Amino acid sequence: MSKSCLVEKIGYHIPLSAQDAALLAKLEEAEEPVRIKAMVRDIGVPAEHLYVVKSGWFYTYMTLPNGSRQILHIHYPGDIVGIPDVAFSKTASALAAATDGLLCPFPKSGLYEVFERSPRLSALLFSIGMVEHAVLADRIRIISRLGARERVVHFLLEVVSRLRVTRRDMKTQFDLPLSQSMIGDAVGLTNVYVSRALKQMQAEGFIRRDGHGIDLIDEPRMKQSVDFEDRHFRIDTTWFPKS
Amino acid sequence: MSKSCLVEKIGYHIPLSAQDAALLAKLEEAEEPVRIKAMVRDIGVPAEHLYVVKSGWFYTYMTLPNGSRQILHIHYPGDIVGIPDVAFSKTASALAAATDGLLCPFPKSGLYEVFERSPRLSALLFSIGMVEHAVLADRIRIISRLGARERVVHFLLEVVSRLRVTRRDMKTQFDLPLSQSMIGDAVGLTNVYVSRALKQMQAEGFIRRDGHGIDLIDEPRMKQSVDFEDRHFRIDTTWFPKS
DNA sequence: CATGGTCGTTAATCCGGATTAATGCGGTCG
DNA sequence: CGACCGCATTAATCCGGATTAACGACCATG
Repeated sequence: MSKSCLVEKIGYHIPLSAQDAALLAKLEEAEEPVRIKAMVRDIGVPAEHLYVVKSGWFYTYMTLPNGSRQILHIHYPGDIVGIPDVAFSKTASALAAATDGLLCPFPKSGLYEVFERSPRLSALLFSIGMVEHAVLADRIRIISRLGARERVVHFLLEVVSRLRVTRRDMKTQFDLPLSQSMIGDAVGLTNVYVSRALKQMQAEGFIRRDGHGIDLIDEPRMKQSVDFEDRHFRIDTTWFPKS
Repeated sequence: MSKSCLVEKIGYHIPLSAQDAALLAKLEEAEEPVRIKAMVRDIGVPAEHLYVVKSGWFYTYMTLPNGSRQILHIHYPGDIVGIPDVAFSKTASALAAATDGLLCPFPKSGLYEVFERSPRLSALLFSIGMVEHAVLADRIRIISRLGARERVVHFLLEVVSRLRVTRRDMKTQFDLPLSQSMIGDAVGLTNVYVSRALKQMQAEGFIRRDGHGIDLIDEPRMKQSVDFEDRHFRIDTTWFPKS
């Protein structure tokens, strides 16, 4: 039986007291299997739950009247999904599964206890929310001002840097279980242009591909071409209250 | 002497205890006049301060290697600027003044006390940060999927809904002290197309203009055309800890 | 009063990504 | 095994916004 992936991810940022670990463990009590492509939670419904991703990839998205979809965040094992919803009584985005996986839903009111009992943990949750803010800010920047290839480059770099938070030893190869339409919906392109961009990047020697496997063979050059900044590597915890 | 605009804005969302009000007042101790177009804080420098806007309009932005600028947020009197920076040791955006104004800088470490002493206030700060997240999410959605006119429409609606938080009685007329280039840098357009879009909206009877004054004469239709959602009107405080 | 700077407007041209459509591949289900 | 379906690829056409440039209004400056 594996250790809680939430405790693992949180513990990566700050040392956890036994009490804090207990608070977190409580959030992972329930467990719900979800199948690929299933919508877990719709947009505009009462925001009552948050979710901890125990396994699999998930994503949050919004839709437009014209039917197109905007993917906001990809969520990986250890992630807390729905943090931005705590500010609203109705959800601002829908949640769906990119692969089969396991979710641990917990009521939003569970945060009450965290804020009440652990200022330190609250500060960290707060900061994790702000990392998501920074991720969206970066995305806006590249969507509004960069071309198709750069957008895809940035997206791949983002995924890798995020994966490395929990898999510290990860090199440059990884599996990307997302369709090209999904990538397009994340960076504001059509599937057609994502295909082109990937093909082109491959031809230019930036990446290698094998099915859904990707290998970034020239990560430094990729980073430089989009002015990439890693938002996940280290959170500033120096101002946090003591536990 | 006017009441603190920070206390006013926060007090709009939750009733403040005397202790909470004292905590907030401390944040507005220092005061610094800033002149139009002055850069207050650059990107990539140590993130040591947050700011309370006492008067004037400010904006945060990022720049790209090619020189173009992405405006992330407009900040109005009563706003706390730099909340997303608390997660990082270096600032992720620059801060500049859109008009003359007054800023109250306070050290990031000042948040320590808030988290330590007032779970309720921490929860609200957290939520305000999440509202900013939702604003960026909306922006991504419209930048990546909507045309020029709709982007400008959405931007105007966003500004108005934000202004109404502190000016509850505001109707449809307001002053927009931003150049068209700035609007363009916010929604991913050039000044040329912003000009076109505004002209066109005017011709179609959506808005009226007089210099920098704007009057939304058909706000319902504007809202409907971009599927607008007001993120500022009401924060969900039901789950907050008691003070 | 003359000057230069910023900003908004308008027009001409260009190009990158959308759109549409056709093809092929692999997996799944009957 | 064959039919179907989702997904990646490729090509042809189209269009919206970028780019560049020119002009005028307004404003601050000497």
